[in-house]
Amino acid sequence: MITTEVNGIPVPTLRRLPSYLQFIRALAATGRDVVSCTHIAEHLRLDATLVRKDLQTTGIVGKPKVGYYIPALIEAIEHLLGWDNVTDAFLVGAGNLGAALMGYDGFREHGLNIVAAFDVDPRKVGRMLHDKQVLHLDRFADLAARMHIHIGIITVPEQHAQEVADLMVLSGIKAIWNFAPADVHVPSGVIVENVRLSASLAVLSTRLAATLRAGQN
Amino acid sequence: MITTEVNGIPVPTLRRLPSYLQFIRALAATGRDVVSCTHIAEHLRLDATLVRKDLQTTGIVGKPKVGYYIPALIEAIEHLLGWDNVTDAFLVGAGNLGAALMGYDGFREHGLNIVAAFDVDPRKVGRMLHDKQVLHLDRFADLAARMHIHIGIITVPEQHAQEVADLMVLSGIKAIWNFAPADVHVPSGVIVENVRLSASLAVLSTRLAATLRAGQN
DNA sequence: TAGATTGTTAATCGATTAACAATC
DNA sequence: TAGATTGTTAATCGATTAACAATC
Repeated sequence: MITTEVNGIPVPTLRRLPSYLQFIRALAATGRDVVSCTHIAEHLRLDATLVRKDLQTTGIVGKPKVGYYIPALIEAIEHLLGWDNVTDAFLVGAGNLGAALMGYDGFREHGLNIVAAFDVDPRKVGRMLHDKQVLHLDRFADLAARMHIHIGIITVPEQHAQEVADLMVLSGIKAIWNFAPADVHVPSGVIVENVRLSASLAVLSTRLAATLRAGQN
Repeated sequence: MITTEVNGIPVPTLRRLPSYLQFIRALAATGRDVVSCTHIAEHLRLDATLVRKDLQTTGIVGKPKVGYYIPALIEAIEHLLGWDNVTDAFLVGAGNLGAALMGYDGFREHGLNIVAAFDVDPRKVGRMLHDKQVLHLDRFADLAARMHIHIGIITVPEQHAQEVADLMVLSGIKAIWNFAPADVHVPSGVIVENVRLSASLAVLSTRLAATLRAGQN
């Protein structure tokens, strides 16, 4: 029921690749042109064999004793993730969270370009958000179809998340990045990626409780 | 190297518990007082046995043919996650993302209360953010110690994440929830939970590419 | 009672780690 | 050359799923 592989790449691998990419991009910026698994693994506190296996999914081969050629590695990871082409996206919910995502330039380096924000609040519609217009939600379907938008980002309050998701599906959106603290349901064929902050917080809270308890002994 | 269990609870279980909690809280609000694993599993599209095993970690026992008593289940999950007590937290970075987190009331139901925001930008310091003051970062260490704050939330740009983390560690913070798109390093004994949006986006991008490719055939 | 659901043990599956030959 | 690192296969580990008796 849960997809464990995408395109033959295990999901855990897929989730680690951006960390590798970030690190080797930083290395590239310092002028280095080769890197070993050992080096990456140390920085990210992972097992070197795990890194090697992950990198193998990109098809890149390294040189024994030397490592991997950084420019080729960057290109291969970007290509595997589809980040070598920037895809346009629409965002719904022009609140603080929406504004934060609109204002983050780094997404361009992750293949994502948020081209417009939508809202129903008349105080927000018509304003500019980080050089992008805030449009009324009524215009979503028409514009999404005309501009061939495939990615929708949900940053509305919990109670409106499902209706926004429904609108996105009707408008031909193929992938939804959901930041609302509610699971949204969509027909099969449409992808949903839920950003579950509560899952992250659960790990944090429980770890903290465990260390505080240990500290008192 | 990676912790797979916290307090004897596997991390994957820990990450699913908030979803269960959200669902059964919603059921409780409709007046229901029992729920079966089958019912939870269907809603969240998980295997019923998996849900049963996860719920067993809370220590709650169900009744065959009936299910679990909802109020006891809610209490047990909240207790396990430490969400039955609200913990105060400080946030650093009063930008849009910081404002979004400050304004989200739902954290109170997740055991988290952000009591103040800090920044170095003179245009932000002194202002109010969702009824909480924005203070100068210089005051972080002193106030954290005096108020016995254990949780720090980082919502500053990438390039300042590590220095903020260092300050938090020096100030006695025991757990850092890091929203900056950069891994921060801390001494052992301090917990870091990184919210890696790029990991989530990697899964979304790759799935989308796979379905678009499939659609063209 | 009959049947749905729990609790529990065993089987499977997949991800991570260990071992080691090949090689630059 | 010697030693570090790759690529690859095998072993381990842990998480999920299947099977099934107990029970309300």
